[in-house]
Amino acid sequence: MTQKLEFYLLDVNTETIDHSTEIRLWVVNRKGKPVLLRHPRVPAHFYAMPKPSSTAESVASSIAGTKIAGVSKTEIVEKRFFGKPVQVVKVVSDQPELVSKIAHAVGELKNVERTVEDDIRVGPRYLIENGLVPCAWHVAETIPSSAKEVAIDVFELEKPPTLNESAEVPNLKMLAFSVIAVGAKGSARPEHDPIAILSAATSDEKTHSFVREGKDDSELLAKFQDFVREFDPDIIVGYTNNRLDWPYIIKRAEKLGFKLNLDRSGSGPHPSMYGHMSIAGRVNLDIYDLASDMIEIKVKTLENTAEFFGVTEFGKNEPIEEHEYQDYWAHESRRTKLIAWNEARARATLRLAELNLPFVTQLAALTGMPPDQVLTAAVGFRVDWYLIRQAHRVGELVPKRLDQPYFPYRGAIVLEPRTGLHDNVAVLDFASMYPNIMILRNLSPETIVRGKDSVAAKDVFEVKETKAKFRKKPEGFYAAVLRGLIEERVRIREQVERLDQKSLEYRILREREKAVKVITNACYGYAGWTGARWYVREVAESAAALGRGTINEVIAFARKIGLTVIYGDTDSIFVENAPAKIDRLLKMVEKELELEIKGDKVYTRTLFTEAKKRYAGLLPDGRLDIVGLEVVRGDWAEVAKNAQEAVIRFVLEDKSPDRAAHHVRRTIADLRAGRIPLRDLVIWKTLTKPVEEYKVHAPHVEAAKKLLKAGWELTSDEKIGYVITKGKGKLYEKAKPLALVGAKEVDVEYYETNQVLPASARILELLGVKERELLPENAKGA
DNA sequence: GCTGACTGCCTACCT
DNA sequence: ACAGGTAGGCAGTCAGCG
Repeated sequence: MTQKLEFYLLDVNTETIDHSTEIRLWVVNRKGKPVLLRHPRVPAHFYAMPKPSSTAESVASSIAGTKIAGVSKTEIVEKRFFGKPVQVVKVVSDQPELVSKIAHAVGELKNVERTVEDDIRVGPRYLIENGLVPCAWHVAETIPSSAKEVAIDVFELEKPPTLNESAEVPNLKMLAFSVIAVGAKGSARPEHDPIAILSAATSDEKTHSFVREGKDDSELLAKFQDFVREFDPDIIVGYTNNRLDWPYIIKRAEKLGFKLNLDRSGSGPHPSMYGHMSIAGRVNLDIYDLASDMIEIKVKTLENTAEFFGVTEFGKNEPIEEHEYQDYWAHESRRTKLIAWNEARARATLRLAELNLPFVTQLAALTGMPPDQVLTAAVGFRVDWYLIRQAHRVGELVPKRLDQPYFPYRGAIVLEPRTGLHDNVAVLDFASMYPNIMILRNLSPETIVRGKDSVAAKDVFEVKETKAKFRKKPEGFYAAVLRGLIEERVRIREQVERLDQKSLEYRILREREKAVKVITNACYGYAGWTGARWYVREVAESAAALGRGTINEVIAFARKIGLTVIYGDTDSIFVENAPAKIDRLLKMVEKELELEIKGDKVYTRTLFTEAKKRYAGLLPDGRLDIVGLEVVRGDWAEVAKNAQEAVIRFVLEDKSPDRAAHHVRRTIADLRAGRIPLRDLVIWKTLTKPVEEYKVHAPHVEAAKKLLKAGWELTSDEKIGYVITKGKGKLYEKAKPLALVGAKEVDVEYYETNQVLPASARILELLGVKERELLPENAKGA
């Protein structure tokens, strides 16, 4: 009487019913229809590890004797803990809500060393133990249920589903939304400012706006809710919806006594893991979380994010800044424009979600985290969950996250650059240096040889500099995981070659490869992160030390064969482009160091300042790479960055400063004449803590204080855009926030002296040009 | 009271 | 809220200065 159901897993949550836990899998079937699968009465469990002086049997009988409330049964199982085989007691409870209490009581028993995995909650555990993967296909035997409390089809499960891989992508319904609320002064506050406009764009290419008409927004909320329920999206997406839009909507609803019913089980969004808002049965994505990972986007507005991804929804609209909302809303004639603007925001958000969904789903599938969580979670937690999955596969117990003391260690080497211009420069990079070192030397938490362990010297690799020793065999956890990841990447690359670049499968595999890369590259840093479950400082420290040794050997070899090294940082070296010598070097690395170094690119000309980590290179196709310099920094005014970029280009193209210097003089003349628009004079800096916690005065902090005074609310890590204005006093006194400044107030002298001149001179001084020669009045030979 | 040398705070960047 | 290495602006302090 059961029926087979193939489904794509979107989310999991749990419901407590009579103290027992029901697992709820929110899925879509092959036809793209949403379905709820309920697996009732799923027990929870954790493990108790006996002290070395005791045994699992003894611990089991202690637990039985103590009669701890909620323990349903115990079982002795074989596991591994940091690679060592251990007999542990699996403690099962039918009342998952009691687990932490039970674990605490068990942890107190005299023969118990520790409890483990009591911090892994039932929902995620259900997925892990049964090999279920978010954003992947599965198959289950299901029993139709007559349950009426949710609007979609419900089935019961008697046993867990199984993975049933398929490259197919379900057709998911997506709804993007954007909220505008207007305050009388500064930011809108949910306590007294109703939502003015709520726009929604749906994957069937429709856009709807809900505009407040009455004195409050209850009707607006009700209509939006009806709209959501009617469209019934699988994915809801916004921009800063986790931290702003949903909390605002929730507070408005509370204020109005309006019970939200937006999810698939009859309630509203609620805060969940890693700061994301959970909407039962739907995936709630926040594109801002995605933008946070894109370091190229300096000021993370929706408009900038859209531009970065080539989303053109804002094309026709003139931009409306948040501080202008109030004005646009207040005037009937302009209100239409504000509505159109908000609709463009919703559509841009939808496009961004569509573009990035393949990456999000692949990252979810790889880490095993639900898609909305994985996007919000920091890299460390993504690695955490990936490792938890891998640990389970090999019977390794999952260590708890502990508060560990922090001891810094020595990191990578950066070479002093050969200052000036160089022609024909090759850049050589190690391929995944840290991961490969960790594999090569088997650096792992369980392969470490501690003082008390006795292992024959020949079976051990010692990192001289850190004095840490690692067993050569068997292969450690990190090494095995990293090898798997690197192999998967190679596999994907091979597969991809045989595919049509326009096919969906190609696209998805590419995104999978990106996800694999993210996790691979984060493992070294993860190992040295005190918050990591598998934190072992010696592993990261030794990887860093071996990395230094590696790059040093490469440099020494280059010297020996007369290959000039111009610069190097961590796992890269810049050398004169002498192919025969480079080839010898690559071969040496492969044979002697057992690592791979690759020729990344060749610059026709490069420019190195005296500082490390700041240089520029001209590629054969005319493109410019600029690294570390003001051009690529978000905290320099556009006018200075533009001038510097032009200078770099002219210098690299001409090998002479003339055109560059002329350009700078013209920029300064424009500045003095007031021909530079205000937006090119804004300096953006992140406010990293509340203004009152700063120990010194700083321009962006003072600007932030002015915003607060004007009634604006600032979120944590907000970028403050400010302009230096005319007047007396300290610089910080002259910094005014963008929202409150007028073009006439600008102190152009500051931009000349402290922005354009130093940024340009930094480059031109390499060619012997002095700062004063860059002033219009000092033009030579005119 | 101003100048210059120096230190510390702070932010953003590189691999 | 993955690691350490690095640059550089500005504030602030203090010595020197008739």
